[in-house]
Amino acid sequence: MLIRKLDGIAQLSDEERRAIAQLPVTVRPLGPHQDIVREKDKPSQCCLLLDGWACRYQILSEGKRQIFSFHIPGDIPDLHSLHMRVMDHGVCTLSSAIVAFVPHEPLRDLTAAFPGIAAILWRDTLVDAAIFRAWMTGLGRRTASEAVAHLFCELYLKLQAMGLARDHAYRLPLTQSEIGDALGLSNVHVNRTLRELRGKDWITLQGGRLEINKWQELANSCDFDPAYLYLERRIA
Amino acid sequence: MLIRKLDGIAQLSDEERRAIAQLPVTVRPLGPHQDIVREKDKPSQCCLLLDGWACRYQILSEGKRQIFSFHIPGDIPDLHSLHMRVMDHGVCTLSSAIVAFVPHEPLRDLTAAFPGIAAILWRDTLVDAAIFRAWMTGLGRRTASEAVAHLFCELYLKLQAMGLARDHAYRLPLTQSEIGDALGLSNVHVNRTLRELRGKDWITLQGGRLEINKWQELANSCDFDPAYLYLERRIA
DNA sequence: CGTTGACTTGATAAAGCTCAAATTTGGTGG
DNA sequence: CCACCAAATTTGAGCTTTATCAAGTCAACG
Repeated sequence: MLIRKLDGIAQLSDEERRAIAQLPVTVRPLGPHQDIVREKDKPSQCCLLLDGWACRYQILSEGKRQIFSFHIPGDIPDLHSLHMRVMDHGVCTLSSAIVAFVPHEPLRDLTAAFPGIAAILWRDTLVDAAIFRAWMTGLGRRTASEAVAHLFCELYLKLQAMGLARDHAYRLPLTQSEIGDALGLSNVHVNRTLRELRGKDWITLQGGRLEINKWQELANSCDFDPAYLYLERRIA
Repeated sequence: MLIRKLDGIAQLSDEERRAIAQLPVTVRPLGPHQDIVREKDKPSQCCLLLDGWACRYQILSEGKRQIFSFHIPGDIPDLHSLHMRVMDHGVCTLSSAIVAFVPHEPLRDLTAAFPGIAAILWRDTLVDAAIFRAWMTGLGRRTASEAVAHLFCELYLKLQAMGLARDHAYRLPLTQSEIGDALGLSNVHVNRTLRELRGKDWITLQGGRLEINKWQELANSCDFDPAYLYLERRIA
């Protein structure tokens, strides 16, 4: 299956490739804003995003929401559930999406049989954690416009690495409220921040399509350093 | 060595125990506020904290600092370096500390030979990521006093699980600036927040010792739900 | 063509920052 | 034991950033 798409990260032996291809998967199309896993669930499978966007989030009292990450095709947003029984957060689609479910059992067997595959998947969850850290500094130490700029840069590189974006432009199926919930801002303030970035002509954003007109300026303004995405291998 | 301390998380076979005990380690005492690994380093070893506190952090332009996590004895703050070549952040001591260094090579061999050990270590990095997520909601969606309360509750449970705290009290070798850098607050505002918590007599904090007088009130005020620490196994 | 959800704008308030100046504390050398 | 120093804590005042509340616009869609 398309799972090998993700495993272009490192070199796989033929045997490993074969073992992965034999994993039982269930492919399912989903509508937008549909839950894939909910907080407190005890899932028995992981999901590989084949198409569309998803996010991980948590709802707090008073209806506040924190979004932890955005996910694009090739990601396995709940890979961690392989070793953690209960979800501390939910996963839901943002756009309509196509998802492949892989049961935990065979996946665990696979990692036990092939330490190389285990290392790749482990590494994937570590990159995840590195992105969390980058978001933490955004939430804690960056101004609103720096945080938005940083997010846009990050998403571009992730999409580009998967061959889903080029020329500094991409489809961005996020509402301003969703951006706010990710960056710890109100939807109103996100709106003003976007206006500011548009005003400087650094970006063009309309109809769910983002174009970064001044990559250098945008990246410099927020000290964007792509090292934390650990994309080196994918480029190769 | 004391590495098995950490591996009380799950049941180990004798063989696994033996293999762990044979890992080559170098134990070293360190003074307070000393770097263990720096951002952009390419370490060839991991460090296990045997005694004292450490933290992971990143410095941004203009001297701002974001602290990502606090670490206590039993933690391996840079375990992720096993699968990521270059550090995207630094690790330093907070108090004076004792650290055991374990080279990557034999550790990698160990995980390849014992998938069970690999799973435990992997899981450890996943709990780490879960704590990052909890901090993200603190940074993004909680008020200053909620965030401080949440941090104090988290640290108590982590310390208690390692047998380093009881009766809702513990040594807290952090300055107010360090707390601020962790929670995205200025040192001044941390100070006022602490005053507020002291005023309600929820906590007593002096001379580096924290006592939580009203656990229920403190935990409720910040919606503290310890599930994300995944401590179940350790209790057993 | 009316409804809905997203976006936009304005006005006001709150949370938290910065700067600056005490005050306290913990150590250190005499 | 005391004087002294540096670091940490505490307090005050004014200022920014961002939140909140309230309208109003716009576009998509049945």
